[in-house]
Amino acid sequence: MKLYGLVDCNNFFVSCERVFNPTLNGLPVVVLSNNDGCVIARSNEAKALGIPMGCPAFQIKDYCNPSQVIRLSARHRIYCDLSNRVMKILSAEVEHVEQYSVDEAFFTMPYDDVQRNHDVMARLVQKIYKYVGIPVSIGFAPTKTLAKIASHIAKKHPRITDGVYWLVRPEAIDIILRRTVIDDVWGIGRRIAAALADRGIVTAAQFAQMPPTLVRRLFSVSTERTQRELKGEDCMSISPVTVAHSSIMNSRTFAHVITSRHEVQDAIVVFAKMCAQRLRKENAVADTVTVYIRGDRHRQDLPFYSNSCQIKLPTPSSSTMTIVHHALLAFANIYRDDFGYRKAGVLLTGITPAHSIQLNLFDKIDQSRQQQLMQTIDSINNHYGSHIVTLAPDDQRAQWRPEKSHFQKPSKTLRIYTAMLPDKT
DNA sequence: TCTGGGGTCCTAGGACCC
DNA sequence: TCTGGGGTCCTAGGACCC
Repeated sequence: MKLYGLVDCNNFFVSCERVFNPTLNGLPVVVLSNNDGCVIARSNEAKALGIPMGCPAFQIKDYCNPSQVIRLSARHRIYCDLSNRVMKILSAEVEHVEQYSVDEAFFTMPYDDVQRNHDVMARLVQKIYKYVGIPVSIGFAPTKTLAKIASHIAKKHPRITDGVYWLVRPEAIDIILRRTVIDDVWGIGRRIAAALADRGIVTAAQFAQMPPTLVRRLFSVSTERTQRELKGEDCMSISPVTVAHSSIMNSRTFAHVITSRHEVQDAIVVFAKMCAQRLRKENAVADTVTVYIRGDRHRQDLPFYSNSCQIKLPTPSSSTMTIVHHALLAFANIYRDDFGYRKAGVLLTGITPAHSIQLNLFDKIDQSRQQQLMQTIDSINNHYGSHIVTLAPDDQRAQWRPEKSHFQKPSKTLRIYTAMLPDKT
């Protein structure tokens, strides 16, 4: 029998901050999203105070004395780098690793000699902590959905489990499912949980016993798959090869409501540029650009407007000039002067590998020139810093840029560390 | 006063074709 | 003169994830 393993970094963003600032250990710490808007990571101590995930920062006071809680602005570049280090160690130790998110990865393992494997995995947990400083939990089970539950148990009881929990025997699975509330099952969100609760289904075990056809009819094939996985039927395989993205998005909530057309337009240009840059990094092209703008949905005193516009490119492209040009056309289609804007974004879809596109002769000449220009700009920016060469004004202090007031003063360790990051050298 | 960003997958419904 | 249905493709929107 094959088992799925899931490695999950505990309270990942907070753990990353603690790597550089050990004085945060043992304290209630939260990491905040863009504009210091929402809580996106919590230390165990912050969880114990009752602060929920996704809680708006200004509501922290509803749960505890806010002065007890250390608030930090997110530093995603650093989290991404530490994530890579964790994944590298994992990949060296196990086979068929599939990174699922910045802080999680699935892998497979043959089901034999559990005691020996347990020791190997417990040593892996220690190794990751020793070399990267990030505490992780590992769960094993016959399906990915059950492995998720197993890793939660490992995380909850690190002392008893050494950070590794095996959810394999049918009797054990049975007991655990009876103790697992339906909301905690991977793939069951708020809406489905509420619909299930209306029918008196509140535990994973009760959900597993529902007729599959009913689950399918009420929800979707995905939910039925989740149910089958809970019953031990493997419905989601591992895809170790990194699958190309099917969309690339860049969007921001602005620090304030913006009423200037130029300001919003500048933001669109920056988002389009960043999208194009990522596209080239992934050696891909896109055939559709979507732009969306929207007002502030929380302000009752302002008229609300939200719209999007999708434009198909004449030929798939990754050129900043082409993508920015079409993003601006889309923007002009939907922008209205009589509203204020709080959020905007650019989305690229129809993504294919760059080598797969068919061009006519004139496109070929034009594209190859643009490609050379883009390659030159990318290589200069990679070498000297990301804003050395830009194709349009890129005001780093523009009004729309998010505010972050909880940045910690970089410690000496952090300064040395950031200096070591590849694109700063 | 202050409420994130970046993804994936599925479904329903419309357009179009034969 | 009257009358269909099945297949495919695309898109918008909803649900989920971290």
